[in-house]
Amino acid sequence: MLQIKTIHERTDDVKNALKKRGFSAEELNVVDEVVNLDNQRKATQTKLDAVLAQINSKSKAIGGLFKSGKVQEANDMKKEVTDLKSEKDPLEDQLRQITVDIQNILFKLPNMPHAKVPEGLSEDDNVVVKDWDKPLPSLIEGAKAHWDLAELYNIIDFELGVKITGSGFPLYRGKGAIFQRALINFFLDEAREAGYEEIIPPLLVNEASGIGTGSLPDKEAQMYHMEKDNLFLIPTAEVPVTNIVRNVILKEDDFPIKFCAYTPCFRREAGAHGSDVRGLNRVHQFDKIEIVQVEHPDRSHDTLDNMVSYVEGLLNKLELPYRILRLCSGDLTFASALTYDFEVFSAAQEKWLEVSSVSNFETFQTNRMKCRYKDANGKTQLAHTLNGSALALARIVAALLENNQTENGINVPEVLRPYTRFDLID
RNA sequence: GGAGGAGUGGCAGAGCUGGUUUAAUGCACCGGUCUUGAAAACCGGCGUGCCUUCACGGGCACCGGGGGUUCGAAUCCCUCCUCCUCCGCCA
Repeated sequence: MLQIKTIHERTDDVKNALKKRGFSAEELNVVDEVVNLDNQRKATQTKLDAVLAQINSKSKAIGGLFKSGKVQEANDMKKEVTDLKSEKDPLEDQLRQITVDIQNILFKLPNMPHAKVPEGLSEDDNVVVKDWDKPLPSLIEGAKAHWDLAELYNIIDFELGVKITGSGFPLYRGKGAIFQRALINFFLDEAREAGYEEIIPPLLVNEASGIGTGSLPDKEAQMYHMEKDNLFLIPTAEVPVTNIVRNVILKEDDFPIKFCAYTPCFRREAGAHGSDVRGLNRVHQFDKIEIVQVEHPDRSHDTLDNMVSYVEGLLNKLELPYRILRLCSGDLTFASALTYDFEVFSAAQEKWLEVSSVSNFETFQTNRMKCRYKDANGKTQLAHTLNGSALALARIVAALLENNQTENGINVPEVLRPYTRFDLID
């Protein structure tokens, strides 16, 4: 959430940022609207505070009058306060309404893109900042896509998933299940070595947590909602893990805070039917290891670069061909200021699959969740949050299965063998 | 799920028969005096957000969340949440 102060002080910057996001001239009017509302809020509060101050002092005086037995004077003053209350109530209602109106607008404004974010409308305008410069893997004759390999080796059963739950809920079995577990442990061990504290968070979160990361309101469509308990199944570990610092005031030397977490992720993917949904390409439940950092604003962009390098290291160890994209303004997610996407080449499908997204949210999330720190002058400032997938399993599995297939079976990457305790899926 | 008790500033802990409490006091923390230095002692500071002021400062709100009663609520009422104790059920 953008700070109202920022909108006041840098109105033109905010407008330009939103324009970059694709806001039309007409849509940009909300910026002036919210500034106006905030001015109204200030004026209303000034009036209200003055009335309240009178009520407070008179009420206190009434107490003194009663004590000294001046009942008549006390009763007279009571009437005065009653009159003041008729001024107070409408002002209170007004202030409440204005506050809600401001909040509703702020909730709908996306983050301001960082200067590095390229202008663009869709994913076609994303910039490849690091391309794969080695040859792409050449596959055996009659190479299969992962959904066919899954069936051939009986490692992932999509139909059983459909039977038990519905489409998009794959069932892993045998070496397929073990392979998943190996990847999870590998990623967690790597993260630990990189200094991330491992977290096992709740998989259901409340409304406040959803709002904190920007998953709520309005984006309920992406989350499974337990209406009876008003809880949401997490779409990513980012939600519960980042909310660890909700309503926390940190010390400057607490930075950087580094968490990692493995969780299943649940996404409704409403309206995402059609292309690219076969097999593991797009599912409702998948496993992911997430890394999260809470950083000092001065260092967060260096940290973002470090996180990108970290993810790159993982892909190198798995020997997967990848490329890194800097998302353009049109493809940037709602809460992000700057995002790098990692894509892995799926040889049998002959397409690039998104397997990781590493973002700096700057103060967008911390403003929502009130995560602050005390600076050298003792002033409270908003911290920065970052996160990245390190990594998301389903598509990594798809790429590994396809790229490593041989006539005899599927080769397990070297780094995973200590975890799988087998070298070949056959 | 049932019954009872409780949620106060970083922590501990008063206040809770509604009105000089502007939330006492202690610990912790920060600054100062003293000291060669440190400890102790003493003095001062010590929450968050908002409004207002060039500034000094002034004002408002917050005692788990929300709502209500009242001239006035940490204190009374309603509701939700959380924790503790006991009972029941259960991996």
